Amino acid sequence: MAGIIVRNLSDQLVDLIRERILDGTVPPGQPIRQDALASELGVSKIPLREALTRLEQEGLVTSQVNRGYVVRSLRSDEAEEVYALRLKLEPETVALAAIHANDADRQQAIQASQELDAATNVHGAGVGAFNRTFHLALIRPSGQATTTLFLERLHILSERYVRKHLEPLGRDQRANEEHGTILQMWLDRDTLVGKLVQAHIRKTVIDLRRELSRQSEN
Amino acid sequence: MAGIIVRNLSDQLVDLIRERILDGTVPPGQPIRQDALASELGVSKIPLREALTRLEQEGLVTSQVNRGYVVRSLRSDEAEEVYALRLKLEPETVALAAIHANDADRQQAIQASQELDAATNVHGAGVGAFNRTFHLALIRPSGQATTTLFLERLHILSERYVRKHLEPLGRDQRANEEHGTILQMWLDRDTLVGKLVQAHIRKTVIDLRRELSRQSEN
DNA sequence: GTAACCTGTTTTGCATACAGCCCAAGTGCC
DNA sequence: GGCACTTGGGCTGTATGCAAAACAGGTTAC
Repeated sequence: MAGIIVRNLSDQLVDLIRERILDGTVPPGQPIRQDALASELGVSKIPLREALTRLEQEGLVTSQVNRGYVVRSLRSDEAEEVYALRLKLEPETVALAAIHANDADRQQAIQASQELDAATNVHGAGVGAFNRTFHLALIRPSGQATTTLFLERLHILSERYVRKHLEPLGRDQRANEEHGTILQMWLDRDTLVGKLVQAHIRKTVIDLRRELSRQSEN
Repeated sequence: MAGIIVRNLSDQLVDLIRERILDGTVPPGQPIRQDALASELGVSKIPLREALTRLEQEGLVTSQVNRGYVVRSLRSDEAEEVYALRLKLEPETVALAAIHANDADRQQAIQASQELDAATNVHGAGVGAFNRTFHLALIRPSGQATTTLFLERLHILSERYVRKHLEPLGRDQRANEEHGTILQMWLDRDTLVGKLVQAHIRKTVIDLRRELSRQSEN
């Protein structure tokens, strides 16, 4: 009963294209040519379009009738809103999850943390994905499915801002140190972990705000 | 510059099927046969599947690989979570929207309210859709796109519970009286409207909780 | 010079067609 | 009789092909 996950093409394409958008391979504002991308990936348009439909729901692309899909641009007001929402939802949910987590959940969180560490040290691509996996491992055991879904969306949305503005500064290194203490408190089922998460998010948003305003000066 | 809205088939199908699910035409637990439904609606599977993909994101259907889509069942814990989320997000957002609303927004809110009244009196189908439109008209001018999107999802999710458990009791009649005072305060840009919205949601969740527990006694 | 219009090309959106999976009823084997 | 196995029909998921919309470029009218 290990996770033998059967997924259809659309599912896989969602992850693939999402990563391309988040890591900047497909830059904001760029139209997505369906036939071209489909043949590049060796699939047809049908599953590709289903994947794009989902990415549109996630807020990474927009579509206009008969004009197709375009990678959404970054907007500082969106970043502000996303972080405001995370502040409203995430601390409480992480605390709840800490209480509810069973052994398997806890094991997953530990593993996600280790993988994130490893990825950060190598500093190859995909740190963001590991970061998301880690955070969600702290959230999902809350048992609040809808909240978890929303938070997953918010993490996806915030990732482009972090990658663009904070990763280049090596800020994620510091963030990872915080992750360690958060995980520890979470494993201790200490509900004060919520405060820590709150502080973690607040720091990020402050750093981000500084970078965004710095940039808009230009 | 009137809203000449061009929509593709998938878009229209989303609304159509959503209504069918919300009004119970397609009951929870029922599998959705793609070929059958497509030919019934006079379209092919392609746009239908894209519509179902979106409805899955909305939480109205689930899919399993090679086993297709099934209308999601109602769960009282989902209802609790959805209303908890609405309480966290909606009052504040409505108050913000009251401040930010321009004349067009205000006109839309008034119109949505009138249409809701009319629909309630006739008490034909689709009261729920008008109810949703009204509430969203009070939310959207907040300028918080992501929050608005989340709240729209939450309204869609909560609708089935309201329709199943509260509408039969004529409870929506009372709710509509509250809508009038909410709209008035909103138009007055009185941020205390948030408190009213909060009370409105709380009442609903209390009524709903009573009905749900009453039913689980059986 | 500019604006409206035409025309070929690109691209989307959808219908049709088909391969493969799932499930249930039947079949053989013990 | 009960259990593994097979086989057929139904359904999903994907590829291919086509109609129609959008775009770009040049051309004409003013």
